[in-house]
Amino acid sequence: MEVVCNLLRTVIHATPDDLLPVVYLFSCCIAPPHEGLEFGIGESTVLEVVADAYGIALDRIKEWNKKDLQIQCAEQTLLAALGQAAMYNEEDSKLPPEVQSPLEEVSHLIEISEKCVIARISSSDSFLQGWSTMLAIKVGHGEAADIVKQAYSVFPDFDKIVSALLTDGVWLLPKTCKFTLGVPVHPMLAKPINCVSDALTKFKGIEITCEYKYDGERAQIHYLENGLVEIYSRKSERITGKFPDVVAAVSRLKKIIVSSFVLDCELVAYDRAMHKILILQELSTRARKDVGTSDIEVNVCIFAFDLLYLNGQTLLQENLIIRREHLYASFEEESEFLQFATSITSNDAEEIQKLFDKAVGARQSIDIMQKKPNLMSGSKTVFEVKASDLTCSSEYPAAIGLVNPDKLLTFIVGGGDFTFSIKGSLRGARLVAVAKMYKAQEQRKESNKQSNMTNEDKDGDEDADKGDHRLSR
DNA sequence: CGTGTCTGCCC
DNA sequence: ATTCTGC
DNA sequence: GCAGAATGGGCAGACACG
Repeated sequence: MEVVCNLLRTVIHATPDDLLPVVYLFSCCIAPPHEGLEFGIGESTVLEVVADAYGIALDRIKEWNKKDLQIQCAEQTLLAALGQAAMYNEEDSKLPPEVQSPLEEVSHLIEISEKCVIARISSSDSFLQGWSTMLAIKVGHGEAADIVKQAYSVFPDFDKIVSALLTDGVWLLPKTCKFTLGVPVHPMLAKPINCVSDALTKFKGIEITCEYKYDGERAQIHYLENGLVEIYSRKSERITGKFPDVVAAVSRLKKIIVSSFVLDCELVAYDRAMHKILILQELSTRARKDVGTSDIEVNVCIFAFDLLYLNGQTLLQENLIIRREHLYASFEEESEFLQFATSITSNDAEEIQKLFDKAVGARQSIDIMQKKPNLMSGSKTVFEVKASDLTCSSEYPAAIGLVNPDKLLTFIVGGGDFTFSIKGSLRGARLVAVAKMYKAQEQRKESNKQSNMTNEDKDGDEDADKGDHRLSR
């Protein structure tokens, strides 16, 4: 942290023009996520560089890496960077005169090196920590760090943030970098929790709201005043080109009074002939670039669950219940094209249980997908809980107002489909939470059964034992 | 022009 | 996406 | 409790190679 702060200070002081690139490098990216620019440097390249720098055959490195001498990401990049630095010092200690700054020096290094590597020193979050802490130190105020983080979560664009910080300072950041239609905000993510009763305990006495968590692709749809539509993924990638049908659907199904919006939803593969939801696998086979409406083979249904912006006004400061009301008022539902996520708001355990059971029951209408062992590996995660109180720190920051004064919470019950093959092994896992819930119940039943008949079952049916406890195998 | 490799992103 | 670990 | 790092399956797209 200190090192990062010092580095940033030094850069600001010595070579301010390098600040933006440095910021991007520290964030493991080279542009805002929605602009779709990538490094294109992965493990294989890094290993090549390591092999090159240390004079070891690439095959051997790869062999080692597969077996006992696993070099992890951080070590790989470090090794590569050190190796390159060593080579650089030996062979090219002199810099051409036109090199003015450390960043240019790095560029030069990359140019003279056959393979280049960008050491991933830290993740974007760490960077934000360092950057905001540095600011906090600079202005002698802890609030500064949070301001920067908040700004980034609603406006993830370092170009603007860095220049705004340099020109107008941190205190004006909420004004200079605020939510903008067309720029994706950081999505609200679900958090796992152990079981229904845990959730009820946690939110004791508080009215909670529960909804299905559909298994598809998260999408944040921006509809601009001029009718332009942009769709962003969970990681804020621009995926508009993959879903021309979704663009058409939201344009058609928004109500006439709606001139702009940001819709948070799950895009789920849907078979309109069979009237059923398809597994995620189907969705992922869709082409991703420049898809034409006539090219589409896998249709999708939009399951809408939140509205973040409406008719020129942000709704980020409203609580979820209000946002939902706006959502319901702003779109026409059309079965198999755009539906609102099934939800209830209640503090009654039985009612919640009912919704949960319904979600479990929904598996009947859903297709089978291929085994996903990792989903069944014995975790006790049952529900996904998404609560503004719990999650404001990692989702929408508290400061932009998602902590609800009236304590209304989003409580996402995992719902949806998984299914059993005829033989009885778990074949699909559409909604992880439900599958796991079911699994946990099975296990509980099984262990009860076993403890009840420990004595008779002396010869130990090992197959049944393993099969029942680890559906993944 | 197919095939295999690599990368990044979806979950 | 899940899981583990260290703070 | 939270953040970070490591982990898995599967896919399209970009690219190099023969």
